[in-house]
Amino acid sequence: MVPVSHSPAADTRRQHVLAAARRCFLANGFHATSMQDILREAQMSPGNLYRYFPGKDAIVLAIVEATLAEVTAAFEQTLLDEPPPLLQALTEILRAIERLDDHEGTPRLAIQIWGEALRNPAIASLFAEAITPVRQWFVHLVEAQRHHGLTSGPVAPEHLANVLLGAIHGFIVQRALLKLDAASYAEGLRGLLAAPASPQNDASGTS
Amino acid sequence: MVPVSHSPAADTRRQHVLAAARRCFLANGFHATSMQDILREAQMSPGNLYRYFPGKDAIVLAIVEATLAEVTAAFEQTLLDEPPPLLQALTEILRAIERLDDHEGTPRLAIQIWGEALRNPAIASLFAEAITPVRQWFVHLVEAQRHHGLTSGPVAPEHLANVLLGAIHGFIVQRALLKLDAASYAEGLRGLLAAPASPQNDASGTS
DNA sequence: TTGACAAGAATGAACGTTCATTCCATCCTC
DNA sequence: GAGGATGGAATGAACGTTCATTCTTGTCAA
Repeated sequence: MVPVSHSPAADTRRQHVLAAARRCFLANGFHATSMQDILREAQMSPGNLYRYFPGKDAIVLAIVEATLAEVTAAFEQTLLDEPPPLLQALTEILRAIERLDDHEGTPRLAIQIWGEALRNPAIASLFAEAITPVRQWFVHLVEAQRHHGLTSGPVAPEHLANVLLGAIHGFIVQRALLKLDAASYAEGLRGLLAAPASPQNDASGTS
Repeated sequence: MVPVSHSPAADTRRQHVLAAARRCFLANGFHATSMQDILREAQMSPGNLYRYFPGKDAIVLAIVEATLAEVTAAFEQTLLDEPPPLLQALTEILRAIERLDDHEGTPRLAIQIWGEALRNPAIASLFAEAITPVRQWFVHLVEAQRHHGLTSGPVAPEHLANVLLGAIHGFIVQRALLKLDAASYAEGLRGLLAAPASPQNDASGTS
């Protein structure tokens, strides 16, 4: 076996392979994609590709890591600064996911990762590690919102954060499989978060 | 090819195969499970199994149909009669999912189905068909809740229903991959549904 | 009760294909 | 002309599937 090269040019080459593999995985999933599919998509010979990756598993793992990082980045971008109002933050996340789904397909890849994590402990760990900071951001978001007026009563912010994160996961599923759009999902979230206890406050209406 | 038999004994035999296949798919996914895996699990010879199923695809399809039916049934059982209060209904669904996850593994199979639906139009159709009545039940649930005091303002029940369904999907993911329990998720839902209105909950943010 | 016979059930070796991977001759570039 | 980069044939294992054959069971005439 030829040891994997580490030059800067080799990195470019690796990225080329990963881009091709990503397209294949997106179209056919991890296991239904063959090396030959990737080779064809990357327009490479097998001997050449194996100079840059030790095997298929390494490619899958690299794609998983990159995808998780992409999704995390999408959250990070929205939540990094001073936390915005809860609904606004969620809406922006939904929009970011919709954009990713349309242009890069990342959320669909995420669904495949969930499935793979069920049988591959290494990927399950990666997923768990990737989601931990996101969860924490959601907790902060909820806590900040509490200061802005939302009081969730005796319910711990962690529990609320899990449900909100779950709602995002649910949007990924419904976006990918049922073509749901971010705007209507955000509308539903608005209804949930703004659910008035009494009908007196429709002064907080929308644009 | 030997035509598939239709006697009652054959049906028993088919169920035996499906039970074995289900265990394999649960452990390794659809594509990483080989026919030999299923044959070993079912303790059958290949020639014998092919008397009952025309091929692997047929087995996968049968498992998908059965799994979707199982999940739908779990919802149906909770929502069939007079709709209970929203939070109570959702809590019961979460509990049902947790039970299925512990004993049958159905929700984990559902995640695999999502991934497969991304690349197999036939399975995507099955999923869409299966979820349509569930969605409708959620709409009814929201509408009934409105009569019980929750008024979601100008937000259409359909949008709320999508988010609630999404929250359930999100629980399936977090249950399967992060061992989240139904009780704490229900607690989060309670906090969400009971949250009093806040003037900050206005989605006017832009990207 | 027995033996001949039919038919469904089950077997497992074998098939052609495709899989991931390796090996090596050849090409380019410095 | 040396050495990294590349192409492509070749490898053996594993894949889904098939098929000739054997086993099992039930029937019925003698």
